[in-house]
Amino acid sequence: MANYSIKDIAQLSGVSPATVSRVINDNGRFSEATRQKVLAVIQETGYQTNYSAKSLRMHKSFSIGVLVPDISNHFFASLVQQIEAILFDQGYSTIICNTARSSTKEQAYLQMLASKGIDGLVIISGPQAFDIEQAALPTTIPYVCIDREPKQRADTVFIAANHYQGAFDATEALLQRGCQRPIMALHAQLSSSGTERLHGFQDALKKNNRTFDAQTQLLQLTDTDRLPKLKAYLAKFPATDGIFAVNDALAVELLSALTQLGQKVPAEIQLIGFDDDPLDQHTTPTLSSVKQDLTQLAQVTVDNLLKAINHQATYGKSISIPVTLALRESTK
Amino acid sequence: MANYSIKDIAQLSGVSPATVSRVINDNGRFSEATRQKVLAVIQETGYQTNYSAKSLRMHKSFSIGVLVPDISNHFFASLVQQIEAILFDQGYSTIICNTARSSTKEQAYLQMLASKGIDGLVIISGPQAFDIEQAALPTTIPYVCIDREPKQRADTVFIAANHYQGAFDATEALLQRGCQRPIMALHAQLSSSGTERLHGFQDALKKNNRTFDAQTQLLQLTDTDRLPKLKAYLAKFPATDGIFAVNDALAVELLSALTQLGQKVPAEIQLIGFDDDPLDQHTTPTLSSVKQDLTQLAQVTVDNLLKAINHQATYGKSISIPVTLALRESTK
DNA sequence: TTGTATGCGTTATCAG
DNA sequence: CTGATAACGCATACAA
Repeated sequence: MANYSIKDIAQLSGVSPATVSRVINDNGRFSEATRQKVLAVIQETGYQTNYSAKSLRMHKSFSIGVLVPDISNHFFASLVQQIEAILFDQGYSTIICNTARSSTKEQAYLQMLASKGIDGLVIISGPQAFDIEQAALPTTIPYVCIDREPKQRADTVFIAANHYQGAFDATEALLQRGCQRPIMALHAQLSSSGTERLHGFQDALKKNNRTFDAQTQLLQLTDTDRLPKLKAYLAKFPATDGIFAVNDALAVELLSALTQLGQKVPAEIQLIGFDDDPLDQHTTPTLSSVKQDLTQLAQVTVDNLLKAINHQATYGKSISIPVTLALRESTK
Repeated sequence: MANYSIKDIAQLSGVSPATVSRVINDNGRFSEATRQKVLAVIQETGYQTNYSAKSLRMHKSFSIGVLVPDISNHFFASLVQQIEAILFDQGYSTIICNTARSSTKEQAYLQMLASKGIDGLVIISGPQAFDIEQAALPTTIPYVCIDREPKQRADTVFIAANHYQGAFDATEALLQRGCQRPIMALHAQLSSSGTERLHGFQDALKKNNRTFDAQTQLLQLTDTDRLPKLKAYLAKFPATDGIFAVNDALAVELLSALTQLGQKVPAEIQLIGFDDDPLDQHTTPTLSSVKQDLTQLAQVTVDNLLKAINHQATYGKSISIPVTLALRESTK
């Protein structure tokens, strides 16, 4: 199966290359007769557009770059999958770049993406706030940031789930289920979404007339030493009867640790996480969590990116996507 | 930051475009002086190769397509991630195509990939055997198949973990741990890897002088009705004391079902799965499993694909990657 | 060692 | 409604 060009199609259908191009792109005027003729030849030959040539001529690559910190994380994978699907339907192909949370790799990817002339960029979270001014990127490439707030916001759109509300609702769920002393478990370093979640936790306590003391009601955990830290904390504050974990990865770890310490979940301590990881449905007990609406997140992202590409964007915008509570066995 | 072309660089460094091209690609002869001069200008301007033009000229796109059935599946995501990382280091960008197990989408993707002039293709598993003759693809594109055997093997390389050996080892592990009546749980429709696993199970029984009866020692499960089916089976064959599940998704479901039926794992029934899903470490009890070597799988895949692209491939080859046992609490 | 000229396949401009 | 022509940026054959 040889590769036909527009010239070949032109010859075979007895018209000029220009006309073939017009027919293909349904652009300009031509008679119905020539249209049919050309289309027939295309059908026969199996002609396919050469995108390298088209890109070169049009200064448009019909491909979008997606920067993601870790594609093997279920949340990111699902999000990317949906973004990719929508983009494909719109005629774009997606170049997924797994930055592995490394700034070096991120820069290398950006350079490659610029070189390939991508039409737009989606930046999903990352180790630190994305800084377009530091990036090896023509400032003209439209980009949209998801989940983590970029350093500059004037020339982009920032889209995130409503982390604040999710944390607020989760905390109120604990209170409504009888928790007298709920705490929040988190890492020492908080991302922008983590900060939002912390605020939601605090405000839910305040609104329900509970005290909040950062010294005693926040359980800071590092990657190691989780079990002893938890043990020490519970020894010091045995009244603790509810934990809101900043995400499910941490919640799952806490659940194991609590079980090992002989604490009954939810009877003695209720637990709720964030992200609705599929894991949650397979722990014992199953884990309550805050669920982000990935479909909407993906749709809004693509909508805004395509608008930006077509110069119809409102920049500097910040969009918040609603979340829902998925209550399971780890809460009463 | 404008976009410089080779012509611009040529002017700025006082040489011809051809010379600049030679320097960039370190190809042909030129004096050290001009080399330095040109490189300096490139550095200053931040010149970047236009890949659309390069691709058009060279009939090479420096991008690779990857067909994957479901990127939100952890096994596939990790595999793709590693393949992408290796390819990037080799100067290729990866277009990941999530086929969602749909032949229609698969065809649409193949057409797009052909249109973009990809240099090679990786096909990871899929609903049925990949059939190059059915594909809307120039027969000249080199491709490598992972995990599931393609229909034609003459013009490709087939790479898979040693499913047979993994099943064999898992079954022997059950026997060595005292199982008198191990069975295998599987779906009605088996993929090529599933068939391999079934053979491994059978042969391990034979080698250890156990009987194998397909009627009574295979537990066929559909997507629904798993709990009642399991219950009925155990009522009929109460001596069952070990289950090898065709994969972890099924194993996790079985574990829940067994727990609901009041069966103690591993005391009364031992359980082992396949794929070493991260989930396995968070179930109660934790789940034993067969682990595929993703790193090696990815490396061998890329090696073979690049060889094929450079016309140094041996086609019709089939490569098997070793597996290891990850024994946890669900086996004694 | 270097420069000139050509063409990759496409679309856009302009003329008819 | 249609055709000729130029140009996108690059690599290469050929000439010098």
